[in-house]
Amino acid sequence: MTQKPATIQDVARQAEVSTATVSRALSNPNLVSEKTRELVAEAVRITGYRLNKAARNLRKQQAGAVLVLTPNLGNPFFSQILAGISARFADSEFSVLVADTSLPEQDGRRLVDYFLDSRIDGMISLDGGLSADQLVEFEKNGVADRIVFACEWVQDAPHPSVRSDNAFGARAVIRHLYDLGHRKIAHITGPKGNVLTRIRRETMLEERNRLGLPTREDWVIRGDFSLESGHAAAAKIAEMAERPTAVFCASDMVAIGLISGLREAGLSVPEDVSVVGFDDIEMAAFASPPLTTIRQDRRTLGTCAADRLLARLKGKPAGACPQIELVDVELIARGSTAPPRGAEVR
Amino acid sequence: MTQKPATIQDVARQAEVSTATVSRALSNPNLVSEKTRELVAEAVRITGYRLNKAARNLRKQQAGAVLVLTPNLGNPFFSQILAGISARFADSEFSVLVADTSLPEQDGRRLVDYFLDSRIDGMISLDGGLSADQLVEFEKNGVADRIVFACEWVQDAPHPSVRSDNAFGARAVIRHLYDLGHRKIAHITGPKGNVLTRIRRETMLEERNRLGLPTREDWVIRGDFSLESGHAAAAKIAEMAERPTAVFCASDMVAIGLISGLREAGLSVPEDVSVVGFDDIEMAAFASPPLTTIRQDRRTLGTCAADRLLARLKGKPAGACPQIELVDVELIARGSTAPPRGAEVR
DNA sequence: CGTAACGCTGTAATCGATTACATATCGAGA
DNA sequence: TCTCGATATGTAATCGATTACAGCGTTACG
Repeated sequence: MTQKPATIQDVARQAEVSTATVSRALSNPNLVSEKTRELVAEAVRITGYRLNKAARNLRKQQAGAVLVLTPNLGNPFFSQILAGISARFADSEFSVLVADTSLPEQDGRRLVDYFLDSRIDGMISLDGGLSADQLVEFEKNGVADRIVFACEWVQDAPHPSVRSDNAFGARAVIRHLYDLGHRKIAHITGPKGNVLTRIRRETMLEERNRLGLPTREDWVIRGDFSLESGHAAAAKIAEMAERPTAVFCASDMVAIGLISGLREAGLSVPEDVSVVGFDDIEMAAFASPPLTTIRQDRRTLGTCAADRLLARLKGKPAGACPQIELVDVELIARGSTAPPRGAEVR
Repeated sequence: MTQKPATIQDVARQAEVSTATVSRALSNPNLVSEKTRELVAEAVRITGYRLNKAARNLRKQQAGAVLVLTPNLGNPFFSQILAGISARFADSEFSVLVADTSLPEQDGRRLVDYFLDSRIDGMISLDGGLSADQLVEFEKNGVADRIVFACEWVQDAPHPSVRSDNAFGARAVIRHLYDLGHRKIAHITGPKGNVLTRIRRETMLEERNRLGLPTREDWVIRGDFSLESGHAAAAKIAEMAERPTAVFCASDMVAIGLISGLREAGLSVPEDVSVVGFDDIEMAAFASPPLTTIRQDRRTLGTCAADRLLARLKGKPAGACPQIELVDVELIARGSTAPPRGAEVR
């Protein structure tokens, strides 16, 4: 039953031509005559031949695979970007390989080894927290131009990146709350050092200033995108002397955690506090109350990044596309925001 | 800067030994003398040599990779199993490749081609819905014994599988509700044809009968594990003449969707209706109200399946392990369940 | 008619590792 | 001293594809 798989030699023998001709017939059909092409096709059918990718890759000096690097595979946010990437590569010649930077095993390993081992031809990183060492290694080994960032990115790095329009989103949130009549707006940030944390917080502060809103140090609370951090922040907010009337959370997870915590503290959303998230994860629409948030198109983030990388791998010059590609975001107003108590919509 | 990478030839030249010796020194150190080993190690350091996996794979007739097949990469449930799998393979010689069965591009392709192209050595499927055709192809090509199922599985297929103790979970839910005093218990199922749908529903029916609880056809509502399906079911339940006092949902997503829908219909949880989920996704603890559910250890599901596959690939005979490995589940009682109105805990 | 160009095909080198087999050296035991 | 075995190393075949180069037949054109 289980025969040894047929090789190109077997096909050549069957078709009574040389292996070179078989190879050409399969990968460069216009180089061989109509008749031979059919002969070879028939031989392939008879033998059940399948090309051995390992052999081809060795000869062509490529790997036939790309790596998707995620900070945390278990996080649905990243996995949806991954889904987009995977979709784009599904009908390409590249396999999609995954690795998780949160794994301790990875620490000792240099990422560049994936390239040097000829296991991958390119990489999409969803992790903006790559160390400078890693980046230097990429540069030194000449693989830097086969790396694309998606969603997150590394400040001042030369790699192209596809990202959501975070600044637009953060501004839209503040405007939305302002328009509802909120003046006292708090923010729960993402994790320290994260580039998304930075841009969302800074844009929020800018916009708050621009609108002349009051600023208090303790209205910016450190979080880390997680449910727990939102939950923890609720306690702090509940016991504030001067409590904000609205909270802009750096992610939907934070917002949902926050709402859960606020409820435990006896505060209701949106009556006592309005809450806005970021991401529009699937759950957002089904939270109680449904969450006002910024919709990020995760799948598009993935497919765009994949397109970028594909273009590079197909030999497009590095400068052919703009270095930064912004994907539009959109404010989705739902039930978790309302005018503050005692205020009319202006 | 970007040199051609060093090959084993370069190392041999540098160390003034043959390539055979270098190869042995690296992959079978006890075959060479202490002195040569050091010589080679030094030469490797000087040349910056890295083994070319494509070449090794070709020679050793293996692929150095495994495929994880998921029904939907974007689904956090699957991505966490993937995270477990990835963790286990991180320090192995195998790369982890992913593919999504929901992609239309996959339809035309035979999965077995991944094996025949020598792109993978083994596969973990999270999808219990593989077609009989696919399975026959695996069998025909002698790769059937390098496939492991995780979470879902195919009925009557010979492949080992790692799964949660779904029956225990379903029974625990019914008991929990029964103990609280519920007698009228509804169920929202998973998608048609899914093996998890079947086992959870059937066990629930069995247990309901065993306890002598009333059964009504319309208390079993078709769902599909999604938020939307839970939300849609809420409307049906709200308008039932004889309304159940508790609902067992086939997944947490369904439960959260249901709660959101019930609230819109003016019913509150758990006062009017108790709701139980299945999975214990992260969000469950932060839902409003916090969700009573069955905790499935997704990461363990992944790591166990990975261990299984690794054992196979390392040459362990197929019969060495039990064919089905059950992972324990646990009922987590939270705020979404309570005694029905007007009842005391018995 | 000569020759250049073109189309098609085959021969053999090549990618970079592993490993079967051969060989050399050394020590132990008869 | 001779032989046998163990240990260490080298030579060269091998994995299965791609492709540079050469060869051959046919056509076109001056």
